[in-house]
Amino acid sequence: MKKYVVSLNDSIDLKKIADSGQCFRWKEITDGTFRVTAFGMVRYFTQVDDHTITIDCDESEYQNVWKDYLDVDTDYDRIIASIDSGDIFLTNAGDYGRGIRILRQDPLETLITFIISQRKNIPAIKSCVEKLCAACGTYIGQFDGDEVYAFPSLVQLSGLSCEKCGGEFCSYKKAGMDSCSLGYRMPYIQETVSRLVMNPDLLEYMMQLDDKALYEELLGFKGVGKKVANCTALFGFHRLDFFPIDVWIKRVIDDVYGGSFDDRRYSPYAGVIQQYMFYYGRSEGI
DNA sequence: ACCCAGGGCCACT
DNA sequence: AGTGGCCATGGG
Repeated sequence: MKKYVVSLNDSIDLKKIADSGQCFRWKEITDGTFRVTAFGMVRYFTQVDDHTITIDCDESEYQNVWKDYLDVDTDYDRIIASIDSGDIFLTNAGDYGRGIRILRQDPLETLITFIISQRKNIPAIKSCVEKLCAACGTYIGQFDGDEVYAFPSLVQLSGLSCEKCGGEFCSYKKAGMDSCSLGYRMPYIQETVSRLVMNPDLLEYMMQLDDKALYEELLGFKGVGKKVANCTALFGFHRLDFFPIDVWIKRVIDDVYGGSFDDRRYSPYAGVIQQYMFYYGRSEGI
């Protein structure tokens, strides 16, 4: 099996990224090796040391796909170094989360999965997304005993080629399964998909909007409120200045910062700081 | 059985 | 503009 060695100047920690709540299709196979499903592919990322991983792909695929995915050109250690040294909590959070990077994930996948994410914990999100992929995504192959499917395309999501659903959007009931755990989010997904199908260039158009305009556009989707819009902008459009506030971040702000935290202090990297806060706060059960 | 989860919508003020 | 009830599901 070919392996491409990725050597960074700053830190990368696959386990922390996998557990950081930004991606839901990473699976740890053996200690330090993660099966990553993205862009219709399945690859194995392996931790070598604090700055080095390997990917089972050739150099051209790395240059074309995974280099951007891992955002190797942003210096995350430098962002951690910019943390106010008088802020004990954030200093600890940066240290604790060192190695987390903000992946450049597919906008559609990010939008849909974060609509799904509302009022679910991370294991439930993962399980729900896998069901959706199995419902109408393209079968990639068997890996580690799992049948792995790509995240569905827009057309597949709209039910046009959803074989298991008999053409009806994700209607798992027809397949004898009890929906795909989307629950009340089902119409949100349907309306969002419908809007995108009717505006095929919308996501591409959104990529060139400035942060504020992108945010307003995201809020126009059914089932997308402040939090999901922030997560989608941060993780799906790689806008590192968005600062999503979920129950964990709210808990940190209330318990550690007395109810208010000025995220603008860390502009234009507020979102990166947010990730360290989230990961530390959630892991340490603040 | 219970509580909660990377919330948002809608109907009220 | 701000608040509260409600929403469907599964993990711990």
